[in-house]
Amino acid sequence: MPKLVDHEERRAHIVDALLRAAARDGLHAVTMRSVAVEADVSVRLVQYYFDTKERLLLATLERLAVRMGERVRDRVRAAGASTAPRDIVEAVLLEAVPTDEESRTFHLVYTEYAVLSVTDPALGGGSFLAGPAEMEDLLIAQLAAAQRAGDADPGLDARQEAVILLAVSAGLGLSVLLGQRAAGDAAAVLRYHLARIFTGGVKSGAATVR
Amino acid sequence: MPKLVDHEERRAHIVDALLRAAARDGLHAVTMRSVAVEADVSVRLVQYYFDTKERLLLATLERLAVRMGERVRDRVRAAGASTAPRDIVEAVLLEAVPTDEESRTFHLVYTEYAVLSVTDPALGGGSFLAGPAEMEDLLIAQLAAAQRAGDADPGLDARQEAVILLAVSAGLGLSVLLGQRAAGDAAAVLRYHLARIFTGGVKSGAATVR
DNA sequence: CACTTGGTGGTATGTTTGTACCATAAAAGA
DNA sequence: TCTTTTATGGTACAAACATACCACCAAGTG
Repeated sequence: MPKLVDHEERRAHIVDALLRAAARDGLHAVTMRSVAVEADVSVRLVQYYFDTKERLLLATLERLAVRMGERVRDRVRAAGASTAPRDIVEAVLLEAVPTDEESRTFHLVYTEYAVLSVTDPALGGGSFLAGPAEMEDLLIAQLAAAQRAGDADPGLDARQEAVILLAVSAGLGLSVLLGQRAAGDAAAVLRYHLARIFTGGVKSGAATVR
Repeated sequence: MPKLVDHEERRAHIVDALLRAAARDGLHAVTMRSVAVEADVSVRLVQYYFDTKERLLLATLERLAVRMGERVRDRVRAAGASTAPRDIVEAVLLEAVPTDEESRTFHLVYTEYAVLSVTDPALGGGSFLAGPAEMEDLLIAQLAAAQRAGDADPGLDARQEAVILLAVSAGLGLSVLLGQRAAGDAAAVLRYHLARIFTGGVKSGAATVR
């Protein structure tokens, strides 16, 4: 046999091609052929590594879910120099606002999958429920911590505020994807909202709008 | 000729069939055949009234946009007994949270179109930019009015608050569509958020969560 | 009564899709 | 060296799709 290829590497290569194709033409327009062309391999190879289209789509969704987790954790760690709840919350929520092209591709395809999962029973197997629920718990914990530390209004309902934060983040991210708003504006609005929750002074570098 | 049919009625009938099919199977799975079956007419008739599939999809999108406007106006008028900004804002924003099946169908297909419009150049012709911009202006006006009347914290930035309200509304609505949250919970969270903006006492019937 | 025209059904056609099948080069194991 | 595997390309095929085409029926119009 030729070169005893690393299967995982090949699979990742093909999945990335699917992500690019889906971001460009839409997830609905993705075909075995278009993925093969994008990955610069033969259609037969796509079949070889994923067998069926459904499995390819499922594998890509799985990869998206994994990378979403990584992205959020990376953000937390990057802002981790300061363990202030406010900075952690801001970092996590800003992840949903796509800035660079890579981020945009990622979130667009993720959103396409999310919407698709509503009608397609093969998808939606909890992949879109685990993430947000986890995020909600994280936000509640951070808000509660900030309240105990006196950095957030103690009169707030941490759970409802967390749900609101998640919704604002998702809503702003979606509006950016739809081209209704610039990423910078969305980020500014998000920081404005955080400033109304966290009473503590501004610690991070970026100004808090105005 | 048979009975000299009302064209607009027939077109509406077929468009409604498309909406049902799209809500059930997904917009990507909609075909001339499936629409014809759902509308209980022959494929030829769908061709006759819409010529091509692209035009059918476009006509449906147009109808969605029109009905979205009607829905919001209806809400405003329904809550119009009280012209209090708070009630108007609440009514408008609650529209994005699907409760009954009809509302769910509508918002699901609307969302599918919105996501589709990102990658499909034939769509997205401003249809998804006009609505939100208009809404934003309405919200800004209502917030400013409430501030002048002393019913809202005068220290708030009306524009940024309006953007946040829109994002919360869209984000909550999306989470309900994705099955992450019950419609009732989403509505409760929205009212909780409004209670933090409008200082005035509760006027409408529904309690303001706690 | 002839005949044009609006409404409808059925069917044919060319294209695209996912997938199955056949072949083969080349490394690894005996 | 002979024979399995592993990895790959090419092609074939049935299904589904959008759309074009043909036929027909019935209601108005002259």
